[in-house]
Amino acid sequence: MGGHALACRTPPRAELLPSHMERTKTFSILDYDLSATLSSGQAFRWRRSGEAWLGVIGANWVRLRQEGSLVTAETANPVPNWDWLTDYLQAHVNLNDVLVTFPGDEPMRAAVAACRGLRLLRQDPWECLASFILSSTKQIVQIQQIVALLCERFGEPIATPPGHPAMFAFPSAERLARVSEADLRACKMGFRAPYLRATALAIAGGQFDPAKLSQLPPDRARAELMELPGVGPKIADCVLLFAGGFPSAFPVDVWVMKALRLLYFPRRRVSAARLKRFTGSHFGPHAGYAQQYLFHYMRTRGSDE
DNA sequence: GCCCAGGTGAAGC
DNA sequence: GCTTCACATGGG
Repeated sequence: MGGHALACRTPPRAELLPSHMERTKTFSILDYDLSATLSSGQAFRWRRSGEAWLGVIGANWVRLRQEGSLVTAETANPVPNWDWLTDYLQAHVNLNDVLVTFPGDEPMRAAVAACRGLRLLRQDPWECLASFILSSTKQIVQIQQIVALLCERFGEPIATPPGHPAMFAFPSAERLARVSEADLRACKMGFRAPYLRATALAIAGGQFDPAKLSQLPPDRARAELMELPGVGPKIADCVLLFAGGFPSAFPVDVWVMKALRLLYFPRRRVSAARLKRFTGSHFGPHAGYAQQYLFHYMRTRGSDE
């Protein structure tokens, strides 16, 4: 499926644009469950809209739709190059190459059988870090609500297609560094407000650069993240995995802890420290991917989604 | 009312 | 090193 059938969607001034500038693009990706991926608590700016998903990547309004192995993207403005999107979706990853590295135990088999097609995204490090600072002891729907308020109040407005409501980019660290703690608290983030503000100040002041995270050795990257206020081992691992490109990072939250106890150590008292050691050795080179399968499997067991 | 949510930091042992 | 507790806020 190429661009020909989509030419009618080009805006009126298309004749002034290079022919490769399109508002829509269709990608063929095997083994990709878009809904599971966008709703699995990695990223917090996606909303279901009918059959599609609406979200923001960087300064781009994006609508994504999946039909079988075809994922179609629509943006507000014509796009010369879609690399930012395929990188975000990690469309080049062959899922089978990842799944074959998982341990062949019963819990992993069940998790993969239940949500095959679940993927890891590659997110912006600052947005990911800030979002997860806001995530502690919050349900995913509430994190989405806080992030939405933060973007509406402090993010730059971005282009939307005609008839669509205003949308905003995720606010920069420099912008949030200038927001008072009270105004942050007004976004319903509670005790997390001083953490977010202090981390934004550290980044704006040059003490930490999220963009350079992926260039550091894993241990160093994790240590630097944990220097930031409000960032402990779990949130550091989320940023390493979802934004830093560190595939062995293994965030352990209450759901993953439940999965480990229930599926791997039933009827045994195992300390949290021992479970952490288990996660570091048992799940292989793509441990973080395995973690996401366990997380999503636990969260969706018993429901249709 | 109660318990829980993609935790962290500080204080206590 | 470990465990316990406070921290805001909203959903079930």
